[in-house]
Amino acid sequence: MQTEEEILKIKKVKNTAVRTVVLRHLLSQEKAQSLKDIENALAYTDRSSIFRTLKTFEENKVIHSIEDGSGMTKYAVCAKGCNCDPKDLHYHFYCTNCDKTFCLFDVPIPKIQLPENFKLQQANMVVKGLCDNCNK
Amino acid sequence: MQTEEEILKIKKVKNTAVRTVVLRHLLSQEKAQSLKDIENALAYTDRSSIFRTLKTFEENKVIHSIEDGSGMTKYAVCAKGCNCDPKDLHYHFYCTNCDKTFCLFDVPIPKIQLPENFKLQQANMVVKGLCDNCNK
DNA sequence: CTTTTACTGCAACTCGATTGCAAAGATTAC
DNA sequence: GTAATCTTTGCAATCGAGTTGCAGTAAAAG
Ligand SMILES: [Mn+2]
Ligand SMILES: [Mn+2]
Ligand SMILES: [Zn+2]
Ligand SMILES: [Zn+2]
Repeated sequence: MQTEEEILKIKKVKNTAVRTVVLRHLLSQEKAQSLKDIENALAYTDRSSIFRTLKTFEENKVIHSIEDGSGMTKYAVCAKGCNCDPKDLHYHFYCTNCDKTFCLFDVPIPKIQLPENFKLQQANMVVKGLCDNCNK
Repeated sequence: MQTEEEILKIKKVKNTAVRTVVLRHLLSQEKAQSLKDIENALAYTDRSSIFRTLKTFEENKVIHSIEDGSGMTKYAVCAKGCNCDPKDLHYHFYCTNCDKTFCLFDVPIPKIQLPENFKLQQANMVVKGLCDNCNK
């Protein structure tokens, strides 16, 4: 696992106090985090600073965002080597019972055969159901 | 193509003036519509009435909703025979140039192999890129 | 016809997201 | 070094999609 400093250096994002704690928090969580999740976890950091940090991270492919239908955008750290292009696509799983959203890096995504002349750029693939913990 | 009245009858949703015009509008559009799209198209129908109509339609599987990441939930009429369960899953395509979102009923969705003990209930699969019209 | 239930329109409100602005901090120019 | 410049941060205000309470109207039941 890389440290926050290493990741920011690789992605050419200047390191600051806020950026470090936001990235550290994201790295420490197994489930994708909303702005509010982060705000609650980092009690003394302003929401708009976190918000702008997340935008910066997303632009520079430090993290990616997930629209899981809960009404709050979630964020997760990109896998090592991820460039956020179609080859890095993966499913996200949203548990309808415990509200956790996470990246399914290990489930292969089949090649999507788009109609003639369509161009694939990105995708937001959210699979919903019960996670192993809730399906008992 | 079925008429609004036929669809509502099959789905056991009582027909009203608002419901008819909302469903007629959805049927007339090739792209999925947001609440605002519908509000703009139906100048004399109140937003909250349209909103509640959409909720009723969704509960009764007349339509399904799509979170395409644009910030506004989009709605599209279900295909004939659709029960909105996993077997009726299909991709949605969001064109990043013209902002249209539509159902890709003809692109098969491969079986998703979830991790051990996960249960699939639903999914929101949005593929983003350029539509044939914009990819020139 | 009367009672009950469902639908509609309007206004108010919620809440996640976003922005303007000034202060603080970091970087570059001299 | 200091001054000028650019970037980041915190705070408050704002935006806008979504949602709700409520009273009036329409439809269904008795
Ligand atoms: Mn992910
Ligand atoms: Mn669809
Ligand atoms: Zn769960
Ligand atoms: Zn297009």
